[in-house]
Amino acid sequence: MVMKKRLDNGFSGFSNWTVPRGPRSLRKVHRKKDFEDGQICAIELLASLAGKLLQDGESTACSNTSDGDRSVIGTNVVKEERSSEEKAFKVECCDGGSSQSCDLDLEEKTDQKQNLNKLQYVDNNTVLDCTSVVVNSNSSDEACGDVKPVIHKTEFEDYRTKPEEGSPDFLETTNTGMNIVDEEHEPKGFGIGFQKITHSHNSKDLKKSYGKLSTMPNSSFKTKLPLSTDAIRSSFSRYRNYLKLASRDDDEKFRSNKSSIHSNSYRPPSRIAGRRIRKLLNSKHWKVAPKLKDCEVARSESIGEETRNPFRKRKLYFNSERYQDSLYKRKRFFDRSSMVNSDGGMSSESVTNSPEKSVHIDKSSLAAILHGASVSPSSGQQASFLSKDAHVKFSIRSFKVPELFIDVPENATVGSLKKIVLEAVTAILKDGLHVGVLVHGKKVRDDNRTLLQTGLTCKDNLDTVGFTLEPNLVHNTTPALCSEDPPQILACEMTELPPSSPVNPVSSSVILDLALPNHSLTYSQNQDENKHELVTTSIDKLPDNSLQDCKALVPVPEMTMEALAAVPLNPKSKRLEVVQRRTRRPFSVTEVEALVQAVEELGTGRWRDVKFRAFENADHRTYVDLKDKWKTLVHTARISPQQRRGEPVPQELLDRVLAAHAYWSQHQAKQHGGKHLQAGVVKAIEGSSS
DNA sequence: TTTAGGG
DNA sequence: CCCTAAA
Repeated sequence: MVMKKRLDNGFSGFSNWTVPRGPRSLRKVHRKKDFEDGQICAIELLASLAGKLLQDGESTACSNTSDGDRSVIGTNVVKEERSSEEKAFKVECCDGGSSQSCDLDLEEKTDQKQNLNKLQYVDNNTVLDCTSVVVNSNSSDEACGDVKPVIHKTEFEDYRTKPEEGSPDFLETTNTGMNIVDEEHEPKGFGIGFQKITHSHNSKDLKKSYGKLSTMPNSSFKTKLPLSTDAIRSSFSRYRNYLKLASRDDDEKFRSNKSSIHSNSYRPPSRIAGRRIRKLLNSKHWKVAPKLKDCEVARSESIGEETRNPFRKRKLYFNSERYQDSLYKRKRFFDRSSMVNSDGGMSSESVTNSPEKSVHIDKSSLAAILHGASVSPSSGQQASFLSKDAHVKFSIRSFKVPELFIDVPENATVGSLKKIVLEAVTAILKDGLHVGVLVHGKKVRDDNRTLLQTGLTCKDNLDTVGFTLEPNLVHNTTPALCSEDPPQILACEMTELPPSSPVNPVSSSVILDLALPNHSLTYSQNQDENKHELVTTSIDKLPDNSLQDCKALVPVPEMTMEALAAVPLNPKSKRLEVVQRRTRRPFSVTEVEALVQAVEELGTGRWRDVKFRAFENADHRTYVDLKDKWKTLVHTARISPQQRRGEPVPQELLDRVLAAHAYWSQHQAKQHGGKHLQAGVVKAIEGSSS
């Protein structure tokens, strides 16, 4: 259904990828290699220490409430298993390096968490109350979730952040985080792009920052702009882009910039590792897995008629592999959904652009809605380089609670269902939440990066910012999922109980989506915001529409599932990383021109050569990208100008595209001399245009 | 790794 | 832009 709609738009599904989808690439994952074992251990230790502290601190409150209930539902055996599982998981997680922030966050939040927990336990009459309370306080802890937290934008001169004076929380938490980071990571040093943000006036740090800063952009500049030297002059924003890009991909890009070796070297070797993991991720069984509608099935059944086929769902969600399957599918499903949304009237590029992982951020599942983003009037983007008091204001409308999986017996009462849901929610919250930051749907993991570096300085960019709430992974987890099944059953389920098994045949899974009440919504004056708003509300207010409902489900990272699942999953699956899609970088006209030029000369079958000829220093353009771009160019050239989207490509270029494409289709890439052929192409062009 | 093509 | 089969 969803797909159909897209296919109807006249593009034969061709440019679908333009719309962001689920995160699938592991390209960035290799960054974790940067961490030495020693450091990892240190972090790990810290994390577990903090975890332990927290645990101890909570033990009273926890045992009062949860434990009591737990005994009814689960068993100690299960608990044990889970927690050990959890530990194992944590290790891997830390090992990942990319999840540093999780662990750090854990620390810095310990105190607040405890308070929050108390809060919860004092007043957990209703899920929503409980939730909203926690979310609010939590987000203010993070200095970005308050109604109008103001963060001083970083200053270009010294690259440090000045926290708003009025927000001690921010200062405090950040400080903690930073200290940890410094202790653990500074000695080794991060690569380029990890400028320190320190509140303590540590001259060492500053010097380092200066050094990195001054070398980084410059060196990358020279090499990064092969096509258009005037690009540097042309606009500050472009400068900023490059700055951003250079720092975004950290050492990877930088490294490749520096190397002048062509073949094979521009792609970091670690991609191989990523590839392997990716293969794991996308291995065949996804494809034979249940169809998308499982989502709907599960939902509809769970909401209204959980009586129907309990086993099916059971199978779906409690077999680790299948479980992942459906998760994956669901993710994709959501992605599609959001596309429909964009098709259905959202024109803003930034909106369409905010995607996937960001499925969280964007309309469908949306973790957070931003509004009122603004920059101080006097300083435009350019000025922000010089101005000392450029601010970036974030304001978050609401957070949505991450997806919950709940397993209840069919004969459970509504009351008990409520209770269970409450417990599940409480469990998540108790474990602590993180706030994730997404830019263009890409998760920004480097907590040390400044807003400036991240590109969050002007309003346009702010449109693409999102925040997510993510359950904390590192904790000793709770019986998040309170199953009232007897323990043996859980055990059975783990071992792939056949559907016909007599054991407790009435248990079924319920997937619930909890939307926070939008009580605190303020009025938005900004149009873009209104768009966001529209979407959310429409989703929130149409809970009965199954499609909408599905969209409202918030796909959560695999790890979350681990935390929430009542059943230990396959250890292998713990390795699953939160994959991120590359950020979309539309080709500029300049780039298109270079591409056309190169293809005219080299033909359409030599993308690697094209890459080196025209995009050698644009490391974010792979030959596959170029090939794809050519594909779309040809397509674009063939459709009517009205149907074209994005930055308009000059007709002249499109003509050249068609001509070259025609030429090279005929002369099936007989590689003679480039020059010669180019002449041929040019001739052909002239012929066609006259 | 690169190419080619589907999604 | 992602993924993959083939080359």
